[in-house]
Amino acid sequence: MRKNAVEQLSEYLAGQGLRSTTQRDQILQVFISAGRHLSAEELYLRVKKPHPGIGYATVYRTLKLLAEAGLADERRFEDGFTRYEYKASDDHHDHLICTKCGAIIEFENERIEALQQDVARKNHFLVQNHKLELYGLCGDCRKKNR
Amino acid sequence: MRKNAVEQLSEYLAGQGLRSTTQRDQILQVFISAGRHLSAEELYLRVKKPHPGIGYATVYRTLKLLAEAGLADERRFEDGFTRYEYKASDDHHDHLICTKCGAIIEFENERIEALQQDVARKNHFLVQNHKLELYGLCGDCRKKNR
DNA sequence: TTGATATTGAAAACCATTTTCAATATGTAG
DNA sequence: CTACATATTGAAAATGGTTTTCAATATCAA
Ligand SMILES: [Mn+2]
Ligand SMILES: [Mn+2]
Ligand SMILES: [Zn+2]
Ligand SMILES: [Zn+2]
Repeated sequence: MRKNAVEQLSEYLAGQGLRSTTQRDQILQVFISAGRHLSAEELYLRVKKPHPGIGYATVYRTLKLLAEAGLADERRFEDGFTRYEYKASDDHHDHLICTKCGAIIEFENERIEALQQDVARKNHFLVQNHKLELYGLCGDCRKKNR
Repeated sequence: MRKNAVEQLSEYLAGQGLRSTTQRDQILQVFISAGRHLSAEELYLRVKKPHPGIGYATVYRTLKLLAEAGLADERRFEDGFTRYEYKASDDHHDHLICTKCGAIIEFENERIEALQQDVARKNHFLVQNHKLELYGLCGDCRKKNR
């Protein structure tokens, strides 16, 4: 948990006429120190331990808030859960997702990104965001499957 | 509606020990003659007109069946509905999706596809399928927005 | 300190999709 | 052709992740 993130949230809240609360700070801290690509329920369970009073709805609400504030990225993979990951910078990345064990590998490929822009340009399209997900078997699961 | 599609479905059903029904044939025919990227409800409404007796659940079930039979592709864009499109061949394509008007533009880009394989290889990953969606403004909506 | 109002937790509601169930249709064996 | 085992159907209820409601509580500017 960078002290910076809590400050960043406070600034966003103040700027929007919203209020800083202990729950929001607590959830943010657990969120940052927990693993990546967490679902609301996974985060809720993690938050519950140190802060038993926190409600389910508040975790959902805070996660959406963090996304609006630019502190989290919202991801919808094919497992039916919305997942969130802490976003420290403006860097972008895409994902490889193992259909066997659920492992998620992140990657960046500037050539693919550039070609996406080519496709968009050819179609008079202005890209706001995109989603690239490769589903299949990770290295471990390929070995085990033999 | 190619006569072929109905036959293809019959063959799949027979091979699986399933039964051909008038509902399945009717839904398939409307599905093929309707536009692309239809949701279950959209298809249900279209099927209802010529075949008022057909139930909601049957449309859902048949759409999943068509996907299993290889006659339809299932797509989950970011609007909360599962959409289906008739699949005549094994060709693959990806999508540009307008966040303003909902327009969906299809594209193929073999260079991007190849680069995806490169990424996978570098990560010891075996790709089974992938999803590439570019969200933004289509040409029309860009003009109107000015 | 006060007061307007944003936020919270618990429970209910939402909503696309799936499942249940009794009635009906299909296909095969005889 | 008939009978029968069972796959399928339509309607309604259930499911499950997420959102909303609401009364109680917390925040913060005045
Ligand atoms: Mn990620
Ligand atoms: Mn398509
Ligand atoms: Zn794996
Ligand atoms: Zn548009």
